[in-house]
Amino acid sequence: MMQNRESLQQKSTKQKISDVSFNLFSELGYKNTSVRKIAQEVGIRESAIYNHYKNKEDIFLEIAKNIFSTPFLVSQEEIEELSQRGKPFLNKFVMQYKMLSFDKKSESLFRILLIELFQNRTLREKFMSEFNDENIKMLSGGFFSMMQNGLIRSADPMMMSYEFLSTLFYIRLQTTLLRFDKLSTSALATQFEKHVDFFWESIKI
Amino acid sequence: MMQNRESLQQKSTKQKISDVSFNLFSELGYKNTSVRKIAQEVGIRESAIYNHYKNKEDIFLEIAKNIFSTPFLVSQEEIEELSQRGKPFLNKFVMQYKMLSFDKKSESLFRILLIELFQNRTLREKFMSEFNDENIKMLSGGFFSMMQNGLIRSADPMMMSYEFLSTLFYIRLQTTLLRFDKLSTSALATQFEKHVDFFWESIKI
DNA sequence: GTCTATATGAGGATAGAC
DNA sequence: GTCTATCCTCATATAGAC
Repeated sequence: MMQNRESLQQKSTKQKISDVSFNLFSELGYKNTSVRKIAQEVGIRESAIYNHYKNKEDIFLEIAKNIFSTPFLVSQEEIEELSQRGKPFLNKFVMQYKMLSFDKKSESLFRILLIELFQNRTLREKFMSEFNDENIKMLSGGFFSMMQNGLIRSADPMMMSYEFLSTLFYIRLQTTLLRFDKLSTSALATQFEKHVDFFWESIKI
Repeated sequence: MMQNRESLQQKSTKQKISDVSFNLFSELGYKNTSVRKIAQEVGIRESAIYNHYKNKEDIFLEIAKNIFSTPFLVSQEEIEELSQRGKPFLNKFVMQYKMLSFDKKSESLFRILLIELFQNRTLREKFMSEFNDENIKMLSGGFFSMMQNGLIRSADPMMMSYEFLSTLFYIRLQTTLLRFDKLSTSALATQFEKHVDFFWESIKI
């Protein structure tokens, strides 16, 4: 609401700093983004930055918080419902994943994650838990249910989820790399769908 | 001065610089590795570095060359032979991949690759071609042959290779992350083998 | 080949006037 | 809140003596 008022006229300086920093961090990384550059793009002096943020890291941390705020959730009921129909469960999951991969903001956050992955232990831990473990957990529920219902062959649901997820990650990584260089991703555009088809063919009974 | 006495077990200064830089780059990345740090660890002054390398980038480029010198090749004959037996082809490929993932030097090079991936366009291009395309090509040959021989179900060999490779990459990435923090990789240790089993189960006729 | 000394600049951050 | 002015540190790199 108060964002609304601001967007009508002007973003607050703090918001400008945040937005500009977000773009710079996602293109250059933390170390290569100087406070000078940020100030310059915002159109203020460096010292003015410090009226809004304690220091450079403060800006980064605020932005980094968004990396793992995954609006990527399927309710337990939905998992149950979809997995009883089999393939639609996979489709639903992958379509959400694909949306993230091509969403501009998510893409930039993903880039920040990758760029800073080896510079920041917290980022690594969260990557492991939220990008991997949580998705595995959610998928496992679906696969388990499908096995119970005799829709797919028997196997370790976690293992199956891992196999399913790893390819999604790889497609996303390649997509991100290509788009970073403004190259065409048309060769990858249908890869998500192909993955579902191939995988379903691999597990269905 | 005492070079004669020490030369038996002492590396040349240039080699020392290269080795030290290699370790620093793979832990901190290019930007966070200063010429000062390198000199300090080698045990000389910064200025002495420049007697051996034109500049910092020169050191990096020499090291980066090794990232894609994959000693990871199977001859055409071997592909033919192994793919006629089916699963052994996958096993062979994966065991080589696994070796790379756990080899100390390859691991460091892989880390340099990941850290610098978004800072260096050449690295991205080579990643796409040599990490992806070349492996896909090699795998495709094997899968195609297996299809011809009626060992596996029919599908696009490139697509199948992509599915197979993506999981390997993901395991390798996770392994690298865990080892960077000196965490246990035991949960991942058998993941490569499990992947072969799962995948073979998915495609065999 | 290595040292000391130094040039030159980038980068993060603060003090105090307005 | 923003500006000018300034500080300090770190970093890459070169010159010239030994």
